[in-house]
Amino acid sequence: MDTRTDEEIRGDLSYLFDKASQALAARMGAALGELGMNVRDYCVLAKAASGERTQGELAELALLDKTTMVVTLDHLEKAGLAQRSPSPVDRRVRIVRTTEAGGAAVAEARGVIDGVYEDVLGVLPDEQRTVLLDALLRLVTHDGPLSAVEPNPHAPRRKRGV
Amino acid sequence: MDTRTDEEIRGDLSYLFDKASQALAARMGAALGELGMNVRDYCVLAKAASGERTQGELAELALLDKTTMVVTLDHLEKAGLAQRSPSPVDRRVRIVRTTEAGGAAVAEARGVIDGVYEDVLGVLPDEQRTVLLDALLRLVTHDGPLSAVEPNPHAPRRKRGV
DNA sequence: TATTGTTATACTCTATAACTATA
DNA sequence: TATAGTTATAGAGTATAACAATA
Repeated sequence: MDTRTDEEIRGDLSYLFDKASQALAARMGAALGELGMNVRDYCVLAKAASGERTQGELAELALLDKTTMVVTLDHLEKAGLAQRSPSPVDRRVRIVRTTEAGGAAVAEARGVIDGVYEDVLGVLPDEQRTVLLDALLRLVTHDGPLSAVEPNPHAPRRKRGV
Repeated sequence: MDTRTDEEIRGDLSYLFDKASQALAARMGAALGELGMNVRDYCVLAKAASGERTQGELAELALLDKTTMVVTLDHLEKAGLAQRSPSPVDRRVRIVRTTEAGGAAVAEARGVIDGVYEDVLGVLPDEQRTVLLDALLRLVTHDGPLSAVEPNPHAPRRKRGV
């Protein structure tokens, strides 16, 4: 494992964020996995449940490539959580709707997710918890130092500028 | 982009951690890229610089698969930053040493990394900054709620239990 | 027989390109 | 000609399996 002292780890901001992100993703994945979903499925399904969207609109909302959206919806459809139906006004377009089971799954998943967040943040005293979230928000939003997705020329191939 | 309000984003812990982790990784990658390194190269090189290790020991320290270590060291050797030499006591084993250029690169990279961290955390008031790091450390280390790497049965294939 | 490091290869994820059907 | 969605495929990353040299 990690043989470093707390002092050393405290100075390794990359590690702190990576570990927090990965461990939380693992917990989320495990929790949603119980419901037969992964995190991406949930993101898409929750957005689909919030109103009628086309596949393309959903892809844009969820910051997914349209080909990734195809795979995701194939999965959600096979699981009986969502349905695609042709738009009556433009026969190229597919409208995505959540099924009854899908709507229930979103609600259930939201409960599970809130439980995980509470579980994680619950170990912090109230004030520390507030400051943590304030600080993260400050770093990550607007013109914070971690807001920009500056494309790095050496980085692996990912989705182009969103 | 993200059309959500700050309020909504504040409630999305996964997003906050993922974004922080990814954006910081992008900044780190860009900064280290200037020096011809990626983050993994730096991690391995820094550990190699801290003492003589075999390839296997380095892999364990850096939590990398031994086959990934081969690729990493191939790169570092080609860049003239590290060297492999056979151990005099066990001819199966390769000792990894940093070259003079490699040692300098580690020192330079450390400066660059400290600069990035300072740049990021510098936007926070001193006390908020302290609380943020304390809270992250609490979550991520020891028996914190984000310390465990519980293998998730639905997760994609990654390195086995480390 | 077990272990270190290497090579070959398979698997996952996600994007680009080509295609179908509409507009 | 342009667009929504699909399919086929390629690229990047990282793992497992087979292997060579050595213990």
